[in-house]
Amino acid sequence: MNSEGLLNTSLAVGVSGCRGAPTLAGSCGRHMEDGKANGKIVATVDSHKIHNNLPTGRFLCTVLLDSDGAVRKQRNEAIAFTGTALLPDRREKRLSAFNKVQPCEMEDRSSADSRSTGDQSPWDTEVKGQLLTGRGLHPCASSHIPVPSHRAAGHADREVMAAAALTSLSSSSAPAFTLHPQNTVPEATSRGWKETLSTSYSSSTSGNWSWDASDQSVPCTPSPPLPTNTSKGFLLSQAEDITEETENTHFLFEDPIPRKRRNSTKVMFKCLWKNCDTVLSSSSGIQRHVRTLHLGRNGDSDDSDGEEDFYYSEMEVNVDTLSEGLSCLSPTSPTTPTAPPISQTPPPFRPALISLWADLRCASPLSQSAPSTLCHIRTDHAYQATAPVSIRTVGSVCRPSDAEVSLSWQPPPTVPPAQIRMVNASEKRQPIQNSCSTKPHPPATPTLKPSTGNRKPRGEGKKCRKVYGMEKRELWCTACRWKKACQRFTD
DNA sequence: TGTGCCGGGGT
DNA sequence: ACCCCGGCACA
Repeated sequence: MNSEGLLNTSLAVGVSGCRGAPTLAGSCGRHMEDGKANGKIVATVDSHKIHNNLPTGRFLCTVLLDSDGAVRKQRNEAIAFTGTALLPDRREKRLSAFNKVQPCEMEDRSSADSRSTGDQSPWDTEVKGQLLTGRGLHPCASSHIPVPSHRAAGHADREVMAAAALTSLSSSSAPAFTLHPQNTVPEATSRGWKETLSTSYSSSTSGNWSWDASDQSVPCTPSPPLPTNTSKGFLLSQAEDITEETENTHFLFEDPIPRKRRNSTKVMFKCLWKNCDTVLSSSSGIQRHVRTLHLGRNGDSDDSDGEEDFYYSEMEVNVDTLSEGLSCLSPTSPTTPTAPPISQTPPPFRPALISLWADLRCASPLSQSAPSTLCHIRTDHAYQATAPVSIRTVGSVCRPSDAEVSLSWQPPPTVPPAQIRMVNASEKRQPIQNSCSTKPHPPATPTLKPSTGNRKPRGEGKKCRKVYGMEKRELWCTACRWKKACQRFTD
């Protein structure tokens, strides 16, 4: 089944809407018809309820088809909120066409308007004729939607996302997309969104794509959940992609905390070809890279059909943020109990292309587990009772509050568990002292006073002597009887 | 001052 | 290794 057929037969498309708005399902047909009238088909896909009615994050995707039904291979980012933006050409044309979007012909216009209470409906105001980028801009978040110029050219990822959603819909009963409030992005939303995306994409085995679907290098980049504040965090979210990719972190974009916006950003282009991490600073360079190295074409040929656009991703690198993130990953960081700020403050939304890409390749089971768990490890050997060690397991979701609260001490990743068991008394106390994140100094040095400097603080809990008393000394633990550190009532 | 426990010695 | 204790630090 080709793409057009896919669209015609199974697509249920809605437009991401606002709070309380009724479903816009079924508008796809209108879009498609309208699109066909213009020689193209536009399908706006709302991820919501693609699978299992999960309260997934919201993203908008567009699938642009030529009049002959072929999926356009140019990157596409902008979609008209009204569903009539047909901008199949490259950036300049699309940008110029942004202002030419026709007013909405949404059949649900009236119902969308009716859900507006008090506030002026974005449908009535600027949304009409306004474009939303697939990045996830939402009419509820702001009626004024800035379209970053460098992103206006967009990516193939949204097309792929839309296609993935369409494929998913083709193989399952397409649910009616309903509109949900999106002023907040709950944790479950993002996780569900991620899972939905992973599922929808991985489940697509029909190979309906105009490109080689068997190639895993096909980028699949849904837009992450829609943030409340889209202007904030946009740059950071992209800048953090690199860092997060470096440390192989998982999806971390459900934090709706507004981020401070920085200006020192640089647009980079990352090759998405499998096992290729090439990052270049120019789009032409990355296109040439993809053409020559991965597509086996002449790098200088001008007759490119734009296929290489599928294989690289544009990312905005914030130099400051990146340097901060890398500093947290420096070799000296293992003694720092707090997780790197990159992990603690997941971006409100992010391109997700790289993360999803990594997720598809790795399919980490942890990504499907609970947000985070703690393992309290206690040493069980006599005399060597230590403070419990909290080890955070890396989950798919990491909220900053979790890291700050629960992470008392995290051993360096290179330290095997056996080494966690301290050998002698003086050493076993050091982790406790170093557990304070405010102590940046290196590990204990020989300059400590030999007798008193490293003495373990007295435990607060009851010991065998207090519990059983001197008269029941036989009930004491061996260590207490020997006047050693109590091993029964450790602190 | 009582308690926890380190360091050391004895067996 | 097991047992014991002097002595120090801490509450």
